[in-house]
This record gives sequence, C-alpha cells and structure tokens, in this order.
Amino acid sequence: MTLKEGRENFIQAWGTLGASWGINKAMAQIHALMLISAKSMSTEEIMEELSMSRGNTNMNVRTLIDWGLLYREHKVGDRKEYFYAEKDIWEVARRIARERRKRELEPVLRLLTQFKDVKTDKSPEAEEFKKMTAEITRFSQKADGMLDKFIRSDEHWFYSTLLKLMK
Amino acid sequence: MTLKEGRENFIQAWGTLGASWGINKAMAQIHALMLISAKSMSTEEIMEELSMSRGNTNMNVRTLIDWGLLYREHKVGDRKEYFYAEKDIWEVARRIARERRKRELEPVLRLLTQFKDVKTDKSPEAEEFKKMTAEITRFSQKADGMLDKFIRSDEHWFYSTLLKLMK
DNA sequence: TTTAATTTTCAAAGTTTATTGAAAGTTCAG
DNA sequence: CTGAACTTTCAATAAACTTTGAAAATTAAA
Repeated sequence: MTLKEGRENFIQAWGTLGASWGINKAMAQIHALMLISAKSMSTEEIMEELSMSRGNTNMNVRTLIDWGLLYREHKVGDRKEYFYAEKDIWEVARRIARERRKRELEPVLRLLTQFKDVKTDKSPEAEEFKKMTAEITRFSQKADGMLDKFIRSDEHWFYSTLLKLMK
Repeated sequence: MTLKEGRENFIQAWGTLGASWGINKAMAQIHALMLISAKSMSTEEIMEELSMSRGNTNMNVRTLIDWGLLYREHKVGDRKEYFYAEKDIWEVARRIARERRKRELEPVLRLLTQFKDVKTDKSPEAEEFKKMTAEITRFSQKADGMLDKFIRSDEHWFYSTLLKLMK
C-alpha cells in the first residue's frame, strides 16, 4: 500500500465509522485528514483535498472546533484561518465521549427519571412498565457515572488501572 | 403522567436514542414496546400498536431476533408466531455491544493493522501518517479488548468491581 | 394433496439528512 | 471609508436511508 492509498483509505474508513456513530461523514473525513496532516490547513486546502464544497467544509470545521477536536491558527501576514487537529488520541476520545453524552445520554436520563411519577394501577402492563423503566434508569445512571469518570480521567489512570484490570 | 403517556414517551425516546446509535427507529421502537410488554406479541399486534407496516415490522423483528434481543414463541393451536423480549437489561447491553463491535469496530481494526505495511519515505506527511495510525491502532485495540471483556463479563463483576473502581 | 393462514421479499415511494454554491456578511489593509 | 479577501448562511438539490404493501414463498391443518 502506498502512502497515498493509505491516506485515502484512512480518511474513507474514518468517515464510514463516524457515520455509523452519529457523526456525519464530512465531519469525520475532515477530522481524519487533519489527524494525519503534518501541517495546519486552510479551508481552501481542505476543500481541495476532500473534493468538498466550501459551505460543507466551513460548517463541519466549525463543529469540529466546537467539539474541541480542531484548533484555529492565524498566520502573520495572511488573512486566512488555518486549522490543526488535537493529536492526543486519548483527549480526542474524551472529547467525543463528552459531546455524545451531552447529546444522547442526558436527554434519555432526564426522561427516564420522570417515569417514577407515572400513575400506576395493579395491571401487569403497569407493573412491567414500572419495573423495566426503573431497571433501565438504574443501569443508565451507572453507565453515565462511568462515562463521566472516563471523561474526567487522565490517560495514565486509564491505562494503568482500568486496562490492567480488564485484561 | 399516565401509563399510556409514559409508554408512548418511552417508545418514542428509545426510537430516537436508537437512531442516533445506528439502530434504526423502527427496530428500536419495536424493542422498546417489547421491553415494557408483559405478554408476548404477534406481528399483527406490533403493527397495530406502532402503526407500522407488515414488511417493516417483520424485517425489524427478524433483526432483533438475530441480535438476541427478542425470542420466538409458538402457542399451541395457533399458527402465528409470538415474540417476547430479553428482559435482563445487562444481557441486552452486552448483546448490543457485541453486534456493534462486529459491525463497526472490527472492520476498522482490520484496516488499521494494514497501515503497518504502508511504504514510507522520510517526508513529514509519511511520518505523521505512520505515527498517528500506529497510535490509533494501539488505542483501538485496547478499546476492543475492553469491550470484549465487557461482553464476556457477568453482571456481578461489572457492578461490584468495575463500577466501584470508577466511583 | 389442496387451501388458507402466515411470513418473507423487494421494488417503488416516501422521508430524512447531507451537500452544494451563490449570495450575504464580515473583516481589515490601504 | 472602500474594496478585496475571506467566512458564513441558507434555499435548492442530491444522496442516503426507511417504509410500504402487494406478490411470492412457506407452512401446516384438513
């Protein structure tokens, strides 16, 4: 495999993976390109490299910056903005986890806790609903706590404690 | 909130959550309905309850069975098939993790390991590509090992060891 | 067998989501 | 200020994904 092929495969694979994880393809591809880029890049260069429109590139670069996965850079004597990626893969994972928790887990937790207040009779339907939602709530809260710990943890703790334990 | 409202909210929320996790809405809604159902249900009943077409219902019930989230039941003197859900939420989480690992993580791991064979020169581009893909490979393998451990673990271990550790 | 109930398939239609690119907005050097 | 360089927006378009429903296949009772 040549370097060119490798880079293309990587960008395309990251795009596909992103798409199946609720991150859109363009955003994931830009992220992939920036991860393996040795230099910071302008919007123009990203557009060119990925054959992507200006609007799409701009929108997704913005989102990547919001997520903390890209940084802006201003070069002296140049009006263009340049971007470069957060390269610490551990930090990348934490930031993605943080955003997804916010977008997905939090609204569900909020809803689940409301089910405590459902007026129940003695029907099997009511019993089942209560039992199952209570169980899912318990499970989700634990998962949320774990995710929170992960988001706040540092790499050293993760590798030395958790991964050894899980061997 | 009445029981009826609660059930509807739960089904709709599970559908939305599923959609953002690469599980389609219909599949997630059927799963939600079955989780809170006290009885096993036929295709007809599911169609009715969720206002969903026969084809869609059938297709997604089949996928849920493949994933190990629904079971078939045959009632004597009745030709229809009935279905009921796996209710152990721990088991549900493990089965979903197993399927998603298979669908998503495995192909990426396979690709990542191939990047070792990329022919590199001494350019910064090549160096960066090698360095970053090697790092992501290492990280992904660890994540995969952890997921594997989770999939094989039992509930007791999870709650007593892992969650206490992560407090 | 035959027949009717039931399940499965799949092409077409519908819906949702992503992308484009031109136009509007912003910024800043001169 | 002004105008060129650059960024952002957004309505239209395209692509991707989901759902439908009627027809084909399967099943099992008679």
